[in-house]
Formats: sequence, structure tokens, C-alpha cells
Amino acid sequence: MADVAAAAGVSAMTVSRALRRPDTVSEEVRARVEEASRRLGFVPSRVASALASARTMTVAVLIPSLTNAVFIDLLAGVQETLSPQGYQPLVGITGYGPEAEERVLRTQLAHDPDGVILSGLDHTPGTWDLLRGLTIPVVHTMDLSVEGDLMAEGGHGDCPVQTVGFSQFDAGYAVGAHLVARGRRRIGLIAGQLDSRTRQRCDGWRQALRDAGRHDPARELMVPDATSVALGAELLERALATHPDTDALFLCNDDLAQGALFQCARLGIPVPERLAVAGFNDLAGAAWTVPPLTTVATPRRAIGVEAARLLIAGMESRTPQSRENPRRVDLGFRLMVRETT
Amino acid sequence: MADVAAAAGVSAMTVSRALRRPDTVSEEVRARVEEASRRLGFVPSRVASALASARTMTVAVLIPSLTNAVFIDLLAGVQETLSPQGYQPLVGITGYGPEAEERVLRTQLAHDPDGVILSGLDHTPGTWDLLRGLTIPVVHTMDLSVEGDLMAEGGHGDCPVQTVGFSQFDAGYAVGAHLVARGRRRIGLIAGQLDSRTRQRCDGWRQALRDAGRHDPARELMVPDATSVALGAELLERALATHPDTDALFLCNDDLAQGALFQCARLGIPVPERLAVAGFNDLAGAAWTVPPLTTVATPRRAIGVEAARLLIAGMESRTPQSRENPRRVDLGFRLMVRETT
DNA sequence: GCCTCGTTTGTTAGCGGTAACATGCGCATC
DNA sequence: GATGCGCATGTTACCGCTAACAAACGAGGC
Repeated sequence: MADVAAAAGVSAMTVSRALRRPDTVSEEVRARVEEASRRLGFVPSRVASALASARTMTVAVLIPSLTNAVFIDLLAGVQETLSPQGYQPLVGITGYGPEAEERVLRTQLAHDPDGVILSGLDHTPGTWDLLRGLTIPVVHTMDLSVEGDLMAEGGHGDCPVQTVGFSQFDAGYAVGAHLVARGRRRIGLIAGQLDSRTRQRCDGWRQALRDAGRHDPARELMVPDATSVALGAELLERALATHPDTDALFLCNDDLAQGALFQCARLGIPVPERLAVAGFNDLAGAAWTVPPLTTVATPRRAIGVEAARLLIAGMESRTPQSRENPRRVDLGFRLMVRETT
Repeated sequence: MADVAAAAGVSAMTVSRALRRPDTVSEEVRARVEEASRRLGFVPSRVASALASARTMTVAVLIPSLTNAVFIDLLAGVQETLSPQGYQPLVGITGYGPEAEERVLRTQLAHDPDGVILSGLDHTPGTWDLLRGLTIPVVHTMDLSVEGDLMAEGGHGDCPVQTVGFSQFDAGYAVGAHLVARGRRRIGLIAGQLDSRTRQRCDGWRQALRDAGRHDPARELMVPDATSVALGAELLERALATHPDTDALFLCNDDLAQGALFQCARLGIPVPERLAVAGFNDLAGAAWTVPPLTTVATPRRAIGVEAARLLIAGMESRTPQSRENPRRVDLGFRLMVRETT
């Protein structure tokens, strides 16, 4: 920067100003600085800038996994919103464990991000302590804070939170109600990856079935393994082995549902005639399976975009809104009724 | 840090040493510093550390897209290898364009990463200039440099490169040869997302067909759109409309192939009896389609892991190996013969 | 012509660590 | 008992940029 300053015949400070806030220097100086800067191939060090200005222009983004398309879409939304504003996402992978999340968050915080985006509200007490102590904005995604009573559930105690997501419970309820409305009577559930969001979906589904008087706990098949097409195929067989008369199944994620559909095709089970199948998330291809899959479209990318927007607002205003102005943005979901039900 | 130093009764320098290289201080001082550090909740600022030591402990990772599972797997491999060593990946999305890549690289470099991982070898001259000027290690992935003659192709001129990948050409050739070996005579090609890797695969396939005297350029259907299940379904129909007698198809990515399979099921086209179908990448679920998809398993995650390893070696040794010791790591591929062929 | 004000540029002093060198100490050596 | 050496710790001087304040300058008002 000193070299550029010398070449442009100004002070280093003026170079800094000319490049960061061109409107604060004279037109003529700006041109000279830009020319010299380009000629010398000057690239300002963001590290030094960060140290001097206390703004790193980075945002910590914690997601459970890279192999789950849901969080990739979330990340894509975040990334495409942050990038144009000059922010660099720092991706952290928590592997679905609140403890690992706390660890990852700690290491991310050492990088002094200007903001934090988390997945879910299922954090350790230690994480909540960390968050409470932060002076940077924090947004929680994919889930919604409990309305009206922040102290009650979810463990976030007296920490006002900013959430962007949708009601996993309601979405699960919608699927259950839909299967009931289709006249199905022996409705089963298959779930993997039992994180808190999955459990809420299952809770919703369960409630819908209870409300209709059709809930049978024995038809719930829940395993902790990560979801996959292979697992869906396997669990379908297992579910039908124990309850061959099942006439509808809710699979808590589309990859499970796709695997189940494949297995049905293989076993010659007519869908939806003998068995109705519903998935969740409306992942790529769900509209193209044979038959096309009924599922719930979740606004993952939009959640990422909105979370990033809220965060940027908080970071630019320098008054973390999570403090005095907690928000709760419900982006909803859509039941996509296709042919498997 | 000064506070911790005071609390522990030592100098700031000793605190720094005690935390970063515990073996360089006495056992007793280390314990005191750790206790004080924990008690005060001290988290060293990586930004300051980076400025003082000229090491940011970050690595720029440039990939074309977040929505392509191939690069997500690559990223996952990179991430899981870098993280334990304390490195933080800085993800940059190039959108498949060499120009965008150059832009993204420039902004990433402003963060002073300690290393760079790129996808492919298809870079702009400006990118090559940038890379040549770097003193940090750089690894190119998913493709291999031209053996023996670094000056010749690929545009990287006199810049010795470190590559980790497999031969896209050979993999495409293997598919072509396989379809030929299966006795197919009217073999078509469907490709989307025409980046340089896809084109090399197509080149390999084409060569295999030429070698067998069965190449018919009219049966190539190449579109620039991003690949997807939907696109695969659509292009299958288009290909069959113009060449109804096609008896084998190579779809350059598994999502296209899955879409094609769905569409075949819908149209009542028996696979593989009337039409053989081969995909590429062995994406999740390929083994579970109906019938299971013949495809090429590519070592994407392993490429990420190996690239990160090479990079770490270069970063720790402080002598960028890309200079005096260019390497070319071929991790190969595997033709997964299943039932669609 | 002098004063005030706004605009543009310069000066100073860090941001929070770490490299490099300096110091002090205990111990083996002669 | 003096000398030298190695190890543990301290001191100094930055890393490259920017916040905050100071100064210089021209324009407009009285």
C-alpha cells in the first residue's frame, strides 16, 4: 500500500480511502490511486484490514453435513446472498451432534466472524453461553423458535433468538393429515437421521394420526442411521415384513422415499394402489420418480437467503438485532401432492 | 492475551508459546497459563495471529457449483482432511465459468489463504498468471495434467502444476468400449453441463466408438444446461424422437441417467433389452434404480482427501512443491457394470 | 479582509498477536 | 571456581491496514 501511495503521490491513508470508499476522495486522486493500484497489482490484505477495523467480512455458517442436499441448498442460499456483499462464508460441519457443533463454533469464533448462521435450535448449554456472550448477530435456521415463550422449550433459555425456517411439526402434521384424508387406515412411519427436526416432523405426523384415531406406534420404524436411497429400500422391506398390511408410509426424507419406491417396483407392490408413499423435502427428482412422489417442498434455499439478509442487516447496523429485536421468520412449506398418494 | 499473561504471572509472549507450542515452555508455566486462559475465556485472535505470522490457516477451495454432488463430495473430502489439521476451507463458487473463477480466485486471494485447491485445469490466462505469481501451494483436481508435456495443452503453459484426479477421457472411453462389447450398434450420447471434463468424457466415448467403427455423430445430443433428473427425462425423449432405433445411450452424468431411466419406465421401454443405459459418477442411489444403473464410479472424495494432503505437505514444508516437484496423482475410476447394460 | 465551515488529505497510534533476538539461569566441564 | 552451553522466558519491533484526530485549503458570509 505504501508503494501504491508513493506511485500515486499520496499517503497510504488516502490509498485506503480511495479503494474502500471512493466517494470520500477527490475524483482526480481516486483515478491516480486506481491506476497505480492496478499497475502494481495491489491486492489489499483483508487480514490487516480485519485487524485494524475489527471486521473480518466473514460469516460462520454451521451445518450438520455436506452430504445432505437440504443443507447444501441452505448453504447455497446463504452463499449467493453473502458473496455479492463481500462477505465470505466460513463453512463448519457439525455432523448432527450438538457437542460437535459447540466445538466447531468455538473454532469458527476464533476467526472473528462478523456473524453466525446456525442450523436448528438444538444446541448445548455451552453453545447458548457462547452465543449469549457474542456481540455479533446470530441467526438460527430450519426451525422456528417457540412463539411467545422464548424461555420455555428448546433450551435457549433467556437468550432471545432470531430464527428463519418453517414449522417441522406442522409439515409432518400435513403429511399425516393428507394420508388420512386419502382414506388410508394402516399408516406407517419410516425415519432415519433422528435429529431434532426429524423428530418434530414425526411428532407432527403422529399428532395428525392421533387426531384421526389412526395412530399405531408399532408401525413406526425409526433408526439413527443417515438417510439414503439404500436405507429407504432396506427399511421398506423391514416395515412390510413386520406389518404387511400397511397401506401408507411416510418416509421422513425423500431419499428414503425414493429408495422405498425403487424397492416397491422391485417387489411388484403397486404404488399408490396398495401402498401410498409420501416423502419429505421435495429433493431433486422427486417429481420424476415413477410414479411421481408426493412430498413436502421446503424452502431451504429461501431460508438461506433470508437468514443471510437478516444477518447482513444486523452486521451493517452494528446493533445486533438478535438482542432487542428477536425475529421469527416463517417461510412455510408446501405439500406437493403427486401420484404416490 | 495481556490479561492472561498478567493472571499467569508471565509475559504475553510466553502465553502465546504456551498455547501454540506447549512443548517449548516449562510444565509449570504451561499449566498456569492454561488455567488462566480457561478461566478468562481467552480465545486467541486468528486474525492477529495471521497478520503477525503470515499464516492464515485458511485454504481457498474453488468449485463450480454447490448443487452438483460431485463437487460436494470433493469438498467433503477436502474439509474432513483440512479440519483436523486446523485449516479452515474458504469455499468459492465459480459457476463453471473460467472468467468467474478468475474473479472468485482474486477475491479469495485477498484473504491470504495458505493454499489453493482448484477444480479442473480449464483456467483463463489471467488465472494462470495469478497462480504463477503465488508462493503458496496450489492443487488442481478432478482432472490430470497432460503427462510428460506440461507446456502443450490445457493452457497452463510453463506453469508446473500439481494435479489429483483421473482421466476423464479414459473413463469415457471405458463406457464406450463397454457398450460396444455388449454388442450394441446404434449407440447415442447425451450430455449436459458442457464443461471441459464433460467434453473429455465425450471425447473418450467417441474414440471408443470410432475404434469400433460404430460412431455416428448424429446420435450425439449435447446441451449446455445444468444436468438434472428432469433434463435426463426430457433429453431421452428427444433423442429417441430423432433416432428411435438407438439401442444404447451414454448419459454423461448419473442424474441424467436416472431421469432417462424414469422416462423409459414411463414410456414402457425395456431396459436393457431394447435400450442399454450407462451413466457417470455413481451418484447416491445409482445401485438402487430399477434396474440398477451401470455407471462409472469416480473417486471424488478421495480426490479431495489427497488434494488436501498434498496441499498440507506443501504448506507445512514452506517449499511449495508445485514449483520444483510437480505431481500428478491418478486415482483412477471403476466401471460399475450393473443391469442397465 | 477576517472568520467559519466543509471538504480533502495527512499524521499518529494502535488492532492482537508473533519472529527474532536478548537475557538470565542452572548445570556440566575443565 | 571460572567458562560455556542449552533451555526457559522476556523485550523489541514489527505484520498491513484503518480509526480518530489534525491540518490545510477553498468557498461563502458578514
